[in-house]
Amino acid sequence: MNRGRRPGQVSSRDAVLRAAREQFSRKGYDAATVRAIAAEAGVDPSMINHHFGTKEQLFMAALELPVDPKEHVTAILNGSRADVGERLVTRFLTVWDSPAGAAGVAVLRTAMQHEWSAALVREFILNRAINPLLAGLGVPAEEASWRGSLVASQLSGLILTRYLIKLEPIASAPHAVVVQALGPTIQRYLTGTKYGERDAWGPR
Amino acid sequence: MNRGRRPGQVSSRDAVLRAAREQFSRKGYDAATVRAIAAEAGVDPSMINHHFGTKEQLFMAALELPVDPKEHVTAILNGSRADVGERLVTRFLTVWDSPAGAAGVAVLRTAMQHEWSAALVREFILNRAINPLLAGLGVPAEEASWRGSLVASQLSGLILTRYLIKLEPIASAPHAVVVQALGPTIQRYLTGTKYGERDAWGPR
DNA sequence: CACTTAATTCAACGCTTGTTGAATTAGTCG
DNA sequence: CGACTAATTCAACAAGCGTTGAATTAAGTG
Repeated sequence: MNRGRRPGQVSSRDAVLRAAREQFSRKGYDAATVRAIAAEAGVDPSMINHHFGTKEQLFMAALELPVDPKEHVTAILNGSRADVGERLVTRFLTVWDSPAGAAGVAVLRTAMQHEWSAALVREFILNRAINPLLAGLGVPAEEASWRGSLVASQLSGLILTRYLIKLEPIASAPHAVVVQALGPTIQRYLTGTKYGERDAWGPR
Repeated sequence: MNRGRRPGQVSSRDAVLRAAREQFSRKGYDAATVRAIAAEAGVDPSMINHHFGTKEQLFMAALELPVDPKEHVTAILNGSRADVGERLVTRFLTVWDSPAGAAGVAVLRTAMQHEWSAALVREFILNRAINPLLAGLGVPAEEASWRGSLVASQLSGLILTRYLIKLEPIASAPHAVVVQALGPTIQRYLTGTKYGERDAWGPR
């Protein structure tokens, strides 16, 4: 029941995936050429088509990483409500500094150029990450989408300045420092009610 | 002292620039092809080289817009110190919704793919916009860069979600609503001192 | 009216891209 | 040992890219 050649398992497939993640996250979908990925993997370009079909399928395969927001959401919810913001930022930084974060950077870079990737980002941010979190916090549905947008705006800006543009000193700041600065912001976006004399929340 | 052909002045040059701004800001530097720009301008591709030299020079020429942060900075500084955040966000939105904003979107999209554009963004954000503002506010030099990073992270995230990813509802929210939500955040990043028990500012 | 000079057109170059298909190599199984 | 099958290599394709240079057109100048 096991036919075909198998030297040390499929050796080059993984090398290609590794190189693809590296190139895609560093250059984005278009700038990362099939030939460059193959070269970095020490492999003929046609192997990529043989193993993955097309470049776009390789892209999808390279992003197939076990990033399950669910467990993170429950972990963030577990604790005092006043510190949700800080816990969110802390976990956020940990994930984006991991290999899974590289995949995220790749998608984000590509989202700048292709609608289909931007849609991927929107779907993930809202339906998979932020909305479940807001639901777990018991935020009313009519506030959730607006609060979610605000959280997304601050966190995506963090990604942009820290990992894409590499704007110092936020690009190299230790996690704790970033958490102290952004934690209260996220906290306010998530659970803050009114401030000053004006009603900032609710649909308009 | 005025030689050469002049039908209605240089007619196509402006058309090319207009098309270039449109294409660059919508697709970014690489995806916007010289041929597509020429087509949209109703012009032969070689005209672009004739008028501007290379594609990169066209890019630079297309971004040559009178965006002088100086006047904005002084306008923002003019008023009560407690409302600097709101005034900054208000002006920020106005600029990015103008033609000048389209140029900014183009540079930002390109910054995702090319280091030279990322450097352009860094230089502009810090040295031309945020640092002068912080200096005008009398923020100590050792705090300025960190505060500037934070402001940049929130505002660039606004750009990303509103204009690039088009994440609703922040993508379509009226200026006033965004100002109410982000104003206090920017205010805290700019002038906030300590919060809770911890010192969030200062070099670390 | 020549003459000059810039704007414009057209065809083509050299290069890189993703993808393909035939030929070759090399393990596994009956 | 053959037979089989998958992995790999190699050369080439069509398409798109930015750019070039010669030819053509047209407007202002003396």
